[in-house]
Amino acid sequence: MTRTTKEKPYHHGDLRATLLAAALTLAEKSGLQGVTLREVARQAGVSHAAPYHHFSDKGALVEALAIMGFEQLTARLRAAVAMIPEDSEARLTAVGVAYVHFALEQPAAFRIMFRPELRSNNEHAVTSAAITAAGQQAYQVLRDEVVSGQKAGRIRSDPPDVLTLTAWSAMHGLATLIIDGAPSWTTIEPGEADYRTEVAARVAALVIEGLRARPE
Amino acid sequence: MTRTTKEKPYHHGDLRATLLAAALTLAEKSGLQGVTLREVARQAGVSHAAPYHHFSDKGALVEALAIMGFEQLTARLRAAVAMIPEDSEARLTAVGVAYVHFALEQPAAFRIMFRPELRSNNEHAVTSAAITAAGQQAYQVLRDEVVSGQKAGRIRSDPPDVLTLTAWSAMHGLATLIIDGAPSWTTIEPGEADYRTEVAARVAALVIEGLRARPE
DNA sequence: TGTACATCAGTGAACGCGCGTTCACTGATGTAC
DNA sequence: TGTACATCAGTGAACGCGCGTTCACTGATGTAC
Repeated sequence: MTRTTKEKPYHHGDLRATLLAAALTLAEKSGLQGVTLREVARQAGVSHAAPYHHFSDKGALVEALAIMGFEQLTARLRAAVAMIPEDSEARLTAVGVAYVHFALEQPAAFRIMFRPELRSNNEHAVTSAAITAAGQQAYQVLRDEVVSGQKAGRIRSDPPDVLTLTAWSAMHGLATLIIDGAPSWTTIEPGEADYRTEVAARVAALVIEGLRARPE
Repeated sequence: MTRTTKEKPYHHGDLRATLLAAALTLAEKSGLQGVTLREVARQAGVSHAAPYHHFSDKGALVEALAIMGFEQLTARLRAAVAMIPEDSEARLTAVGVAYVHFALEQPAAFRIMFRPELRSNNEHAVTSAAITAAGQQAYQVLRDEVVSGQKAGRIRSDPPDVLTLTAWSAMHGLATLIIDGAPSWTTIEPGEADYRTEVAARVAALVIEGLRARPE
């Protein structure tokens, strides 16, 4: 029994989840350097020492965010795959577009996932085994599609990791550049509301063109 | 006359350049959050108030680093182009490889160039017109090659900016992923000393394959 | 050539600030008998 | 069912720290006459 009606088993309920959500909101709103343990606690309406009952230190909280992010990304990529059962190439495109979408919708999470230095307290990059494993799962979704395309004779027979890394790089680069505002260099029209989706689809299509198996 | 033998026109000479160099070294060594005005001054062997005679604030120093970085990148890309006069596709590949090389050799500069939030004191991304202009110049080198390839009938006739952005994204993504250690997901052999150059060349080749004009 | 002055790069003390982390504590929840 | 106790989440004060920036200053260089 207990924890019947409410889902707050103890005192104030799952402060852990509240802290994570607050940290993400904060990162979205005030930038990554705005994410301090004290401010996170403040946003969660709790004293600044409370987080230490849920995370050993600040780095542990950020690491948890990165892992959550990769899990969500993996889910998004898998969902994209699941929606297009038949066409191998269309699935690859969909995965690429979904990747960029995720980054655009959750830029803060995306950045945290790929910035190892955020996890360390003051020193160099630290990527834990848990984060690597979470990232690998997302990578695997794309790689599976590449291999599947190869089996169907649609994708060239180079080493799958090279092909996957190529596609991954393109979509990752595009996402990163958009988030950081670099495409203002181009003369691409930012007119339409989702021109970025449009661009993502075109980039994905062009890259897949390069990965395609050719008759000759 | 004066400033004859030495190049130190005033007191200690060009402290400005010394500060910039110290900041870059510091970023390379201690990460981006290790770059503080006080530490930069310390490394330059000068009091912590001295930098204010050369930069209005910390953000101005970081901005100067970003501009310098883009200028170096542009020079590198142009040098790559200049070394291969004849073959349009080979030139494109060379630019892509040079891009990744630059990022691998100067990861700190590369990061500063593409992280607008580093320039603001505490708030959101700020990209000055000067940085945008510097970035645009580098972009233009790649774009020129794309257009040149189109004129030679080797590159498909899509809008040049879309093609350029595709190629740029792929190389930028690869560089970013390598710098941040993500390719540990793959099973690509990090055996050879310059396997990353090898990978960059293969990725560039695959992407250009997708941009190529096709007979049919 | 020499002196008086202006200019400007660098100094060192001081400011206010928010951070991460620790610590003894309080108070609520759950458990044993 | 009731009481005694253990557990554990959250509190608030305190620590030491390094930061960015300001300020009155010092001292060296360059300039005018």
